[in-house]
Amino acid sequence: MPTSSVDFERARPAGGKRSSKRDFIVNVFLRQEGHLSADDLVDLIRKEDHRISRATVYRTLQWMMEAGIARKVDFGEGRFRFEPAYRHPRHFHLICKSCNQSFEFLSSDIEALMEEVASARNFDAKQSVVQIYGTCEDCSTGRPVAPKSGTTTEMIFARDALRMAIATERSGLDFYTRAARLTHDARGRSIFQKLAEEEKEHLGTLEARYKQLLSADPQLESRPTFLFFKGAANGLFSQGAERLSKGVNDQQALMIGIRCERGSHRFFQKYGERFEDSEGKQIFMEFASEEKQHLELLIREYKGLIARKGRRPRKAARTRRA
Amino acid sequence: MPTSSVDFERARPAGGKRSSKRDFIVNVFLRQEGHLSADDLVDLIRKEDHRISRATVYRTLQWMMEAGIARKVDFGEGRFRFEPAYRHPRHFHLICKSCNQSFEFLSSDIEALMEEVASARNFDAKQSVVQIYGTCEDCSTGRPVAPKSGTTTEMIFARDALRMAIATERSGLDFYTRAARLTHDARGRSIFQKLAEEEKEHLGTLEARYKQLLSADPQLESRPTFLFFKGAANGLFSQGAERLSKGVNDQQALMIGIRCERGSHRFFQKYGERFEDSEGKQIFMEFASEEKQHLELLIREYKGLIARKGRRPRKAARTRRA
DNA sequence: CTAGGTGCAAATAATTTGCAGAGGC
DNA sequence: GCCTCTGCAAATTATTTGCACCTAG
Repeated sequence: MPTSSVDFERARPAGGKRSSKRDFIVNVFLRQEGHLSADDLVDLIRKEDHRISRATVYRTLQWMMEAGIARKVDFGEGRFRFEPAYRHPRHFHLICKSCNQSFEFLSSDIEALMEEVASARNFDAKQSVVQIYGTCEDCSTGRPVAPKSGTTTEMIFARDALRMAIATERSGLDFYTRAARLTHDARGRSIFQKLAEEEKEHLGTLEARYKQLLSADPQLESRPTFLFFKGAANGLFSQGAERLSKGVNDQQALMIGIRCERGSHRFFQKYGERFEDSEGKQIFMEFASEEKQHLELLIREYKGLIARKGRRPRKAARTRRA
Repeated sequence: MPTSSVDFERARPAGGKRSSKRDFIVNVFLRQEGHLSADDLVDLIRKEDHRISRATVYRTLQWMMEAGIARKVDFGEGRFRFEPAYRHPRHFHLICKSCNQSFEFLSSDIEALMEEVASARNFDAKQSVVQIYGTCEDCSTGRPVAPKSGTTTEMIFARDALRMAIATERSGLDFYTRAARLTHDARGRSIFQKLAEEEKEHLGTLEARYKQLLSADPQLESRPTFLFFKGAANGLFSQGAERLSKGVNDQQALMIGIRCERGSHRFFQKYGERFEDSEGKQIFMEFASEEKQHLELLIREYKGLIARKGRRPRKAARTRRA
């Protein structure tokens, strides 16, 4: 399941340069799964054609990086390794010091915390590295080097995007259901009911899609998690939910909803962008746009509410700070 | 404020090898603040004594690592840098690509999440690297290379240990106060009251200590945060607090308290160990032992409760919910 | 024909090592 | 005097470059 060369040819990013044995090197590189060092790649290539010089391989790796096909990674070995970058979002690594395999993962929560740290120092973060060194399961349970797939495929991105979307959707559904129950204003309540209805519907769609994905590859579910999230699903709505349960008026509820939808939209937008044009991106973006619609609905309703309740000097105004 | 050579002489870790100009190199290294490359160190040393060869510097760095004085760090520049390790816990880095300065931080939350990821993959994590690359405040606001201290001193460790301890103490105080209010059983309630009392007292001690620390160096408070925490302070008690507010009986309350104290104790124990023999360690360890006492108190009380209520098939416990 | 692409060998760069001499205990 | 430390120069490793040649458009 590595990205096939055909796949790649079609979508070749890269600037307008020639092709020749560069193509060959690129193909060998993409056929592989792990994180190759330049030397590993030279060896692989020499197996099939020993007329290719080390310099060309280095130059081609350079070119692949510019073209967005490869990405340099540094596992502290004193030399660099390269991983496929095409349709592969930046991610973090677990690195086994015993068998030298590495495993990829992403955690939206870790990323969020890193952003907080950077902003606490007014540091403009461009990119980040998270590496966990240790011993992998296979190595610690005895068995030496198992030839498992270390590469995360698109199927897994899609699976994890769906999982995250589903969890968030559930949490949103919960939220709106509770909001509807707790909102006294009829109009406000009906908005929440409508939103809950839509969340439920979308949730159904997502779950169907998840099942469909699994049916395409029954082993998919048991493959290790790539994208970890906690705050994503829970955090977005949880502050809102907490305040709701203390009882709020319709205006406050709408405001809370707006905040949640906006957060959710931004969140999925951001992850969608990260996943380039893989199927994972589709899911994130679709989700983001759904959230955006909700957001707009809420904003419209909020404006309506303000207009109706107008500039009457009612005390509720002070709730504006919520 | 760098660890002085005297300081270091006294506590010299290192195995029983000779000293000579090695001492000189070590001293020059420890005098510096930032993260030096081998070459930086050679340059610095040659300023004072140009009879020292590059090889010796490399060999001495090697020795310093074995002795626990230095630690190798890799900022992806194609060469290594070295940072002081003596009384310096492992930490994470913000790395400015523009001025090459680096800033240290630690985040208990990020660490906790990394542990979760590792354990989800049955990966035995030994150590981890977190690096945030970007542009530092000074560089993005125009002014070029400011010669600020990149090194985190013991004062800051102590400050942050205290901050974390205080936050946790507050959260514990809250928790026990609420627990006392919600516990119907007189004995259980008095336990919680006692614990709350102790938390309050210890909180006072900690706050006094914090003030004292600040008075020793008024600028200390404004220096950037080294140790970030959120879950540490809130998380430990929050699940407990949530359950409490739904109403619990004395036994359940005790159980929750036990869980919280145990978590808290382990947490501070762990961070204490990380901070070697700096003042930060003292604070963490002291805190850990306070928590341990509470824990033991709770366990004793729990056992007493069980013994008293014994094997009566009491239903009363359940009906207690408010 | 011409801009790149390619091979080979030499150049860099960071770090390590062999070996003979120096120094501490 | 033994064992380790040092200096120096040569070796090693990963990566880059100069230069002449080759190849596709």
